Amino acid sequence: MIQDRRKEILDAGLAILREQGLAGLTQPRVAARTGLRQSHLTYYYPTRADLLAAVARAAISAQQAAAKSLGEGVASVDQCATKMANGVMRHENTRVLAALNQAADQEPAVRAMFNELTEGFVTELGTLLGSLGLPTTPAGVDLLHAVFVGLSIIELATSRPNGKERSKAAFKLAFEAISGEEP
Amino acid sequence: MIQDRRKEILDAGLAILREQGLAGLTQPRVAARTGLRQSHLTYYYPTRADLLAAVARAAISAQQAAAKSLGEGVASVDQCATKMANGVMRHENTRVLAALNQAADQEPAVRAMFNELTEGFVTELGTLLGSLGLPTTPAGVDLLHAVFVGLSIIELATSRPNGKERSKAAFKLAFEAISGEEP
DNA sequence: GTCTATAGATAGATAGAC
DNA sequence: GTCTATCTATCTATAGAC
Repeated sequence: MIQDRRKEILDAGLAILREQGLAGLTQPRVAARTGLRQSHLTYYYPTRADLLAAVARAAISAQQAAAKSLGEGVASVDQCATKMANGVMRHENTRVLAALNQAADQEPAVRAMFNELTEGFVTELGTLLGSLGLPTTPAGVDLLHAVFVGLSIIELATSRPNGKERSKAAFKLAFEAISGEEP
Repeated sequence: MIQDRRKEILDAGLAILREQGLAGLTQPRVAARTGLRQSHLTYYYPTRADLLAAVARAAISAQQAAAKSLGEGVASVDQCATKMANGVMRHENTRVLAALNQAADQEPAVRAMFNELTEGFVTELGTLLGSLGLPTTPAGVDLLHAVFVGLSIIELATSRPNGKERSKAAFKLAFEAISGEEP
């Protein structure tokens, strides 16, 4: 396949984003991981911005796919809180999202993609609330979204003990607030 | 004063952190902003890690001072939600916190400082809840903390319209959940 | 179309002058 | 103690070989 090389490059870029964050995404490192020369990499992606945009696109697609499975098989609020707390503890995933967030702060092209991802996640949270039998309001969805993002970031930076349990308790509290809302 | 030069360097570093984030904090840029040669900067801070640690220390002190004034003159939940939503919209402040967070993910020394900052902020949120007449529980404080961090990050990356209003609504919902808790 | 040698730009660290 | 010239490493981009 003629596109295999490009796929290899993007896979290498994603792995680096997971392990080292945005600062690690340099042409030499991606090239080394793919077994290419740096000057060869620039044939496929002429500038660093091109490479970043392509890797960001791939990363966001992967995140969107993962978001789709958020609401699968959730029966109770407690179970859902557990599932979301598990998501918070996936530090490598948080590192990718933090890298995208950072890139979005600088590159308008990445910002547009990031906004798209955010909208999709918010939509997914809305359907999740619906399947739990909870009212779906903009404020409720925003709250859940913010709690997820906030806890993920806090856990990544602090690595405090009982992170998972604390996260679950915070989620349950958020769900309580949402359940009391007018639909 | 003999320490003036060091203070100038840290001020320059802080300004760069505000405007460009962690990636912008390089020896040449900090030196240029201070009017020094890069090789002179290394006299005061021999390695980049030394510079980063010192700037992080200064940034965290400033954040701690700002956190102290969080609970000042808050009478109602609505007013408090407004105040916190305003905090969320201070993107330059968020950029500094994001930079510290990032640095904490890599440098253990910064991580320790960041944990200290987090603990202080959590304590401050606890007293804030108390002065609002709301019950103070670990889960409630964690929830409020996570919402603040999450909204700040989301707003920085997306710059969505009505960000302030949406944030305020999310905060009010969080406060409602907390007010229903057993102390 | 695919790939490489090489140049150019930027960051970080060290030895040594004053 | 204060400051600089200089070296090394790393990253990015381009011209050109096959």
